[in-house]
Amino acid sequence: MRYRDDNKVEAIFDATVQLINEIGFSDTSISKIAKRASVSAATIYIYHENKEDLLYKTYLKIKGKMSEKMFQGVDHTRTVYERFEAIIRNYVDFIQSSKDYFLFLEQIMNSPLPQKWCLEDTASQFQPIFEMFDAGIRQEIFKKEDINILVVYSILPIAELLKAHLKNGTMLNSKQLDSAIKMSWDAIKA
Amino acid sequence: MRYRDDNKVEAIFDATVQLINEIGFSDTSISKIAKRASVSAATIYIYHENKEDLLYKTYLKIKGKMSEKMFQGVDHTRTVYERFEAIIRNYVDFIQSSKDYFLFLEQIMNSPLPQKWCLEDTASQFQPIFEMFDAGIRQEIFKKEDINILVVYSILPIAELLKAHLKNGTMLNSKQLDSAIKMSWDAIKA
Amino acid sequence: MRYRDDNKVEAIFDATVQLINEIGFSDTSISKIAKRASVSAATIYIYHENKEDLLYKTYLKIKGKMSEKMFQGVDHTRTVYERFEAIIRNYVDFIQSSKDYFLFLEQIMNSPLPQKWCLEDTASQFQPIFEMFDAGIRQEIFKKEDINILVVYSILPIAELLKAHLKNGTMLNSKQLDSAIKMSWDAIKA
Amino acid sequence: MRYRDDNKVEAIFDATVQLINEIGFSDTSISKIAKRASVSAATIYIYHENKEDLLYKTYLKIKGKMSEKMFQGVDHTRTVYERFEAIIRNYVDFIQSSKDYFLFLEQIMNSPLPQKWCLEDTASQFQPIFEMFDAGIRQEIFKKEDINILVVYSILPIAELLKAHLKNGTMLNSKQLDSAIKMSWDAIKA
DNA sequence: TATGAATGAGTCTTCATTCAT
DNA sequence: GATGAATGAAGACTCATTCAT
Repeated sequence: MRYRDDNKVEAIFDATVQLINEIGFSDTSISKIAKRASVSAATIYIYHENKEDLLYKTYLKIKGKMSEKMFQGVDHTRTVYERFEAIIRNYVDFIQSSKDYFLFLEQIMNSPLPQKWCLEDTASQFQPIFEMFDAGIRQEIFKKEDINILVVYSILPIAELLKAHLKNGTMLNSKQLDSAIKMSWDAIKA
Repeated sequence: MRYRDDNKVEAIFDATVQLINEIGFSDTSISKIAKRASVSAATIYIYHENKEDLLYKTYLKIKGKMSEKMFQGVDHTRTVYERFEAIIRNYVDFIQSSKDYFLFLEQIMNSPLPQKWCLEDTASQFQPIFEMFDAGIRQEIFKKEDINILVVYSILPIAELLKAHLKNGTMLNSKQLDSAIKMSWDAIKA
Repeated sequence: MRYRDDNKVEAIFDATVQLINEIGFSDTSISKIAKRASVSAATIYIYHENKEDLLYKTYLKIKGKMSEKMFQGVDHTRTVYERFEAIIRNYVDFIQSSKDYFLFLEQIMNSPLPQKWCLEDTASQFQPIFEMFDAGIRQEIFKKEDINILVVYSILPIAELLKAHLKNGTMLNSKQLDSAIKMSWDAIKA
Repeated sequence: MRYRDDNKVEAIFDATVQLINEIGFSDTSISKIAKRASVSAATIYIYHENKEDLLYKTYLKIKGKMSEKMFQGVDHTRTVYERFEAIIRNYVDFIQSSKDYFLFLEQIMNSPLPQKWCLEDTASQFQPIFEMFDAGIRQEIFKKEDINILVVYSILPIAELLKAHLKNGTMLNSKQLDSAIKMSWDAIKA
């Protein structure tokens, strides 16, 4: 028997992400993905049950890649501020070095798909964020607000900022980034 | 010759927004829209050049409705804070009372369509926001940052917060809203 | 609006019957039917929900044509024998003049489709047969057996006989037919 | 080199017959057969040239099983009536105990496949039937008709009767069978 | 204006079959 | 012998769009 060709699997993954970002959901067809990945359309069905399954698995894979990057070097021995800064810088790195992954996620998250997939708490994958904010609240560094609120006022603005930059084709320089981190910190500090 | 039947136009508009929100971009077809709107698919082509034109016009119409609501009672005679609060409360009203419109916009804005449509200029529609922030900066009420940054740290978090609520089926109560407005203000105040 | 083109409907019907008889169930595809009928495959879906619906409607139409032919001139004023003979001769006429219809029915009836369609009592369409046999039993002309048994020993052999002839490309001559009718009668007479 | 695995061959055979009966010709694919037989689709191609060859061999195998059963204990030393009755009872046994085989054959025989396969000659397999009828005619027990006619009025009705029973899920009890045998005999006796 | 009819091109998916191991 | 991987061709069906009325 032939062996599973991981190159093909990867090529399908890449093609999916690229096309969704280039031409959008509704114009991305299995046959276009297959062509871009240089495989037969039928081959896609060896690795994915159907189109939606392909999207879902692609989504999960990217989410995994993202959380992996996001928490590099983030651990309990660090102070709250160190963790806060590291997470944001990692996140920024991820977004800028993996633009396609980031935009793919944004597109998915703003479509009706998550509800269909009953996505609530892949939150568990983002545990370190919660722990960091939790520690910050307990140490009275952050405002005594729901963690979601802290996220929405500190991390999310960064993502939105970068999204705008990505769409303009510009990058955040280090001064702008320092300034944004400061704004994020100030927005939620007690 | 008969006249433009605004009922039909409106029914098509409604059906489009609903379907895009319910089943997403790629599954929303002209014939499904027609069925939902109780018109013939051919009728849609009387009012719209093609599918993309339908989407684009729908987008513009919603954007118009939104800016109209957002700036109700917001004028230069008011203080910066009054305008700030009014805009946010109007925005929250819009999102909560026109959930479908809001989610439609989010979906569009996170797809590759805006780039295809070369959207930036509609910014003009949101002039009052810029004016308010501009006044705030000049009066040294707000931080001396790019206006986009101020938006991203004050208005956008509100939208994200509500998005999370919409997906849970919950509403923001007035206490939560007051608290969020305060956070937004603090995040950008000088 | 364009008017319904009954020629197309008929062409689809004909093509379906022909192809099923020529190349069989599993090789008859919608696109082959469309090609044979000189319409677009999509057109078939205007008149039929799906492939199975096409087969079902075709089946019903043929069954209707058959019962119509079968009972021409068969009524209660006739004697049992007259009705018996007329029905058989009509049936033979139908089979020989509408070979394709007959073979189509045979193919359907011997597939798992009827069970899927819950075909029990299109029997109502064949009421005159039951009435004739019923009268024959009451007048003690026929054996006192279940009507299905009478059918199976008198009418069905005729069909099988003709099927064999059809497959050989021969026809039943009038002498053979007379003889067969006699055999049928003898097989069930009291 | 390994040897032919009769388990697999048999499993493929069984799966083929079952599926054709359950879902019909056109829905029975090689991969479904493989799944049902718990083998790889590729394995089927070790034992069968292609799909049609699989069907043909399956057909032949069943036909063999049937004729084997049908003529158990039927030999020239028996009287015509004994042979007649034995053949019918054997046939009934076969149909009732091997429902799937019987229905498979019916489905094949009513499709265009036999013509494609140029089937007539397998008649040789059913020699004992011809001999029995031939002896019956010579001994002036049966009507002086073509043997096909005798078959069609005596054996075929039994098959049709059982087919109806199979489809209702009922069985022929021994009284009904006795009665049917008598009808068959009467239908063709001189 | 309004729409059912019509269709070529496209959709997703499965097919029968072959290949490499 | 056995099978997972691979695929081109084909399957059923839907699409966006146009046409005739």
